[in-house]
Amino acid sequence: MSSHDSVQEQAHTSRRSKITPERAQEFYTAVLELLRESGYESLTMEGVAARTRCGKSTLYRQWGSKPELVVAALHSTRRMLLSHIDTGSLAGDLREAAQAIGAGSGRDTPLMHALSHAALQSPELLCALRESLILPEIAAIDTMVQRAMERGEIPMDNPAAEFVSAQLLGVMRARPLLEAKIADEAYLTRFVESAVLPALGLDPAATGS
Amino acid sequence: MSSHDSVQEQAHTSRRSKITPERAQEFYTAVLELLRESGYESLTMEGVAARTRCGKSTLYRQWGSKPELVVAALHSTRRMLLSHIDTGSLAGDLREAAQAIGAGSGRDTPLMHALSHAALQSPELLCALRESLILPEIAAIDTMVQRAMERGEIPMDNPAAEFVSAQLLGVMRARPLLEAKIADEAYLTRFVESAVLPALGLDPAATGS
DNA sequence: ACGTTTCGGTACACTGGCGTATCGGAAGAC
DNA sequence: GTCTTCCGATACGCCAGTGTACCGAAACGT
Repeated sequence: MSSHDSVQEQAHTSRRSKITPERAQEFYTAVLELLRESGYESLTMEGVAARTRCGKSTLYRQWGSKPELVVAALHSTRRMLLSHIDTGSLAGDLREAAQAIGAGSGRDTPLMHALSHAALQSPELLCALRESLILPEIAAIDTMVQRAMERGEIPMDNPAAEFVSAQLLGVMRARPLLEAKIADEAYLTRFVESAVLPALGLDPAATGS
Repeated sequence: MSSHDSVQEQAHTSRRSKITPERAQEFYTAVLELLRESGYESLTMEGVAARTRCGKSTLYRQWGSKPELVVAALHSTRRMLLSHIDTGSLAGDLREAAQAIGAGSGRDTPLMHALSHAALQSPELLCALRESLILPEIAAIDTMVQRAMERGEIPMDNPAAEFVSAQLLGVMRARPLLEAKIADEAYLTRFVESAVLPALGLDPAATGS
């Protein structure tokens, strides 16, 4: 809390911190990289300090502890991969969503894997993970579905509508365990065509482009 | 390997180990309990020793190290929750599968959460996790689908068939992050009815009992 | 130009887990 | 009944990471 202030209000008259926002972002990206590489438990303050060429004292001055640093790093990376998508049809939207998720999956899937267990044991971390990586994308997908309902593409009470976002998030997390491979663009697209759209009652061949 | 022998062949003439199979199972269940509670990284040999009322030396004598102990514990719990299911229709099979998974989810979901990241960094662990918890259930589901194809319930080239197991495993892993709740029986049943069966082209209301 | 502030780097105490060594005592072998 | 073997327990050295303290140097404010 007080540790954040010094990072953010640094253009003030008092000039309390020399860590520019760009420098702070370097720290955050280093933290996220290390998380992806080794996971939350293996992330060390010394590792962050080494990668960013700074002293541990700087990290502890600014963020206080490792959990706070990770939370701050997460808050710095709100994903908005899907919010701009609006092709006019739900099938088109979901196809583009599959592409966008697949394109960014090299970044986000390892992060979620690294943090999912730690997040279930720390409420702050869970909150940060959901707010930064999960909810924005989920909300975007739900918006697509909502639009489709308003257009009459699918009925308002379509029971499968509720599960669209859960399915996409789910296969992202399931595939590495099933086939030891990241869920990439091709796999997600095939999944959307083969399972998600049929479940909604949309014929993949007949809708969209 | 040699450490396993002493546990297993203890009714021989030489009587090399006093650790009976029942006692070994106590160790394994303790390991799995601790994994569910705190995760792989937080699992300590000292914690296992304390919970099983034994000395660390016993653990190191029998299993050598923490990864080997965990792998052995996993191999001791092959799940066969779904292999016996055969109701005659795919819809009925999947409904029973949802119930069975939901009933056991308090046990298996935390375990998968605890191990999924560690497994992606250790091939032995990944192998053990897949062989003990994942592949048996996946294979059972695929068998159900295969039977349905042979019965003519669904076409042989139904594109959604490939994804049934991924869908079920996926929502199990997605729901805790979405709603901070374990995927229980009710949720899984609703998911099967609302998404899995429709994706396969089966009308939930018309099939099964 | 000078004083202040904060950074980067190192050194340090402290904690906790790993893996080893050792030992008394109990249980089975003969 | 003795002897062997293995268990349970404890103590120990080792290493890694945390968080603190301290210092010189560089950057900024005035």
